[in-house]
Amino acid sequence: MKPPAFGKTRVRDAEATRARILKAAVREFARHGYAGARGERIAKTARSSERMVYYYFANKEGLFRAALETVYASLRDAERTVHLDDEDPLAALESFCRFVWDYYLQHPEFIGLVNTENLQQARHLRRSPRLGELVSPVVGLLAELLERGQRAGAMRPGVDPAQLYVSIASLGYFYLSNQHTLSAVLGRDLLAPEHLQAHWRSAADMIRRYVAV
Amino acid sequence: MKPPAFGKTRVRDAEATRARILKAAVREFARHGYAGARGERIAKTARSSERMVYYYFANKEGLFRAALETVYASLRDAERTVHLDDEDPLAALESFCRFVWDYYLQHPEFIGLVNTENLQQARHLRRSPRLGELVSPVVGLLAELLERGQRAGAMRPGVDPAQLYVSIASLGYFYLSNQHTLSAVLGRDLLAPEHLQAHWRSAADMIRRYVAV
Amino acid sequence: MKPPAFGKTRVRDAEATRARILKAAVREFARHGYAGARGERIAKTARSSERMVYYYFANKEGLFRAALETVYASLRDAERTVHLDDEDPLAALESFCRFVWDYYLQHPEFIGLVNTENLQQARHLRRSPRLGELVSPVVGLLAELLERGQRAGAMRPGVDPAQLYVSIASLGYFYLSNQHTLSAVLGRDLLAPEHLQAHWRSAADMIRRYVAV
Amino acid sequence: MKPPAFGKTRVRDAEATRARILKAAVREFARHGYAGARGERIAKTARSSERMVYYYFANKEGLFRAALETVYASLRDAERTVHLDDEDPLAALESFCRFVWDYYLQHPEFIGLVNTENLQQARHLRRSPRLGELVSPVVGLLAELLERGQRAGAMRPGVDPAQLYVSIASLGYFYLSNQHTLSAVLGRDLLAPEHLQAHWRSAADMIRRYVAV
DNA sequence: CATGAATGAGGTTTCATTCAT
DNA sequence: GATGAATGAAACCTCATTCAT
Repeated sequence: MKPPAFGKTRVRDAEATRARILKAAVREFARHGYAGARGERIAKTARSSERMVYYYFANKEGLFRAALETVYASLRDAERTVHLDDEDPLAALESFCRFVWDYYLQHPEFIGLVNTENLQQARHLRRSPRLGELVSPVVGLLAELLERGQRAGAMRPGVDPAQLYVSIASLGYFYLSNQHTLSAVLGRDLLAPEHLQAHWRSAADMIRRYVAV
Repeated sequence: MKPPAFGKTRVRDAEATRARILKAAVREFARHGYAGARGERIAKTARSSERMVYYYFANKEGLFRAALETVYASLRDAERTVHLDDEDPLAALESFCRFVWDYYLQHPEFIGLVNTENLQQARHLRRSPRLGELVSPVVGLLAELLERGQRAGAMRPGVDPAQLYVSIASLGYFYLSNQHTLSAVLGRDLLAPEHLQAHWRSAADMIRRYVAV
Repeated sequence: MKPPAFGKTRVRDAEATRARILKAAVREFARHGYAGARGERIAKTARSSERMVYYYFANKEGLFRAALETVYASLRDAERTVHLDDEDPLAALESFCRFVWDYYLQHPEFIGLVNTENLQQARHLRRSPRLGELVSPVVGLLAELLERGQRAGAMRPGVDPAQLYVSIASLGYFYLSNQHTLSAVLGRDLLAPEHLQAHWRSAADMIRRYVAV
Repeated sequence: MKPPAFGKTRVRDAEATRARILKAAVREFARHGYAGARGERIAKTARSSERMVYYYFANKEGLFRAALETVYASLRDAERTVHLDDEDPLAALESFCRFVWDYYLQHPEFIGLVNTENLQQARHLRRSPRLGELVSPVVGLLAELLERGQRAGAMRPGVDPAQLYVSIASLGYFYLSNQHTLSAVLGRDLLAPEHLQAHWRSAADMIRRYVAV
């Protein structure tokens, strides 16, 4: 785990500990909510001590803030890799949908933390101006895509890019965030590959039909 | 069930007290999550005592279970009033969307509790077979509607009613459940009437386009 | 269960309820100690309500007092049936030992309650003058027996009857009262018939050798 | 085990605090039984806080377990000092009786805790295999003593050492454990020196007569 | 950089008991 | 005579946090 010991090796150890704690915190907050998260569990998961948590993050609040920033930063980094320009517009839109939904699927801790933050009325997010830049780039890309699709005669005018982004998010996020109650109520395991596939397909279809001419 | 009320009737105190506690619990759990909910706050809101909470509901777990059942029962009762047969199919579909979204809008505690239950992986719901009957009636109605719409030449075939239901729910639930983070990120107040209206309109439009021929 | 309904029948019901509660209380206090005894459990065992417990016995203290008096009264009643005069003195002594030990064996609740009372430094017993008459009769009988045995040349002089009584009690009571820790420590089940028999036999032997010439 | 004490050594506070709590717990459980024991009282007696009790012993159960182990360990340590070989056999037996009875007399908390453990059917003891070694050494010593006494022509054959040990324990334990009810019933203070002496003397006599030829 | 010991405040739950009819 | 509803007080226990090295 540790890099070979030459020069300022110990410095990296400190950051590694901090990183392990942060990762454990993301997981813990996502799984148990803010009040349900336990410092002890975080320390243990991080193979560190509760004392270290306070050493690096001052208090629970600070730890949560850091955890929230982490998951948003990860999303932002992922979104920076999105490119929608070199394809047929409708195909580009569909691949964007898949990107968003795959991201949710592979980052359940994002959903957990965002739900927790919403329970708290986005208390932290509202105060964190750095996070304001979050969605804008992607909404911008969608706007360009819509325009390009229109010019190509493949998409209709009048679609609001922000609204489209929220709709795409809705169809993926809700399905995963509420998978447990929905599974119970519908009597099927929503994460089973066949159901997941079916949902992705019809959701993509819905988005396509919404913007297509 | 209740004895006839005569004189200075205090007879119904028991049920009234229980009901006040339950209502307060729904609100508290919805606002603060399971772990964050405080017995003291519930007691105070219910103008009762913490002791009474345990008298009627045994423990926090029991109280949560009761609260969850309450909100699901309310939804079920509301859904029982839905009728989709006496209208033009597409109009009926739209009015169903409005019903669902209005319900979410007017019952934020439903969203709060359901999110909390999902955080716990639907632990309670899975064990409560009474709640299994929940969505089915509405999904059935949607199936009938789709068939009718098809026969009338207004709707296309091949739409899965359960999937349609989940999509309708997604578009309303996510918008409200995540209103705080979205508002922060998009830089607008999503609950402002104009934005809400715009969202409802485009979401209904999306649903309509999805099923229309 | 109820006597045939003629005349003042309900009166008996009341006493029957009281009796059931008392019996349940004896059992509960014996098993769980004073502080560990639960009104709820007593009520349930007695097929009555907690409210009735207070109705008949005022409070926990009163209930314990009544329970303690009950078990001592039962012992007293049993001891009243003891007769040591129509036998060979040493045989009479042995049969007295068996009486005492059988009583303990068949009334574990006596041991439980007496231990509990001792934990409380005999708080109740000391204030209950009615119970003073308890052992005296039996000690008196033992005194007579010793005298008779002496006259018959079968027993030695100089044995204090009270002390003899305490010794007989010790050998039976301790074995049963401490059966669980002793069983654990000695690695055998002290209540198994063979061990019980062996203990009774050697204890009786010890008593016999103590008084024999 | 402990780090060297230098300067204003507070280093050993941990163990000292733990020890004070444990001592207070032994006393409290012995006096009030398991359910009657109060955390607050233990904390105060230990000049510590209730919080510390949980810090060191996790919960009431853990504290009781530790307390029980403590008193058994003390008895074991005391029993390790017993030597029965350098004396006239009958005198050695008598001095062993005195050792046992003195121990009970000087350790009332042993009796209190053991009674409490028996009320719980030796729940803890049964699971604690470490305590299995408890009596064996002493029973072994008694066996040797009996053999030696036999060879010397002072003791009769056929006495079971374990049974002898239990009898010796009985005569001392019961007298002290039940001193309060016995005092009330017999109308004398059993702890008064003259009565205690008389009991010790006649009990020792009983044991002697039991094994002597 | 790291850690073991300590703790105030408050959370959930239980218990014996009383109120009001 | 009997009962359902209600409750104050205190019990056990947990949590986030700080002290002292």
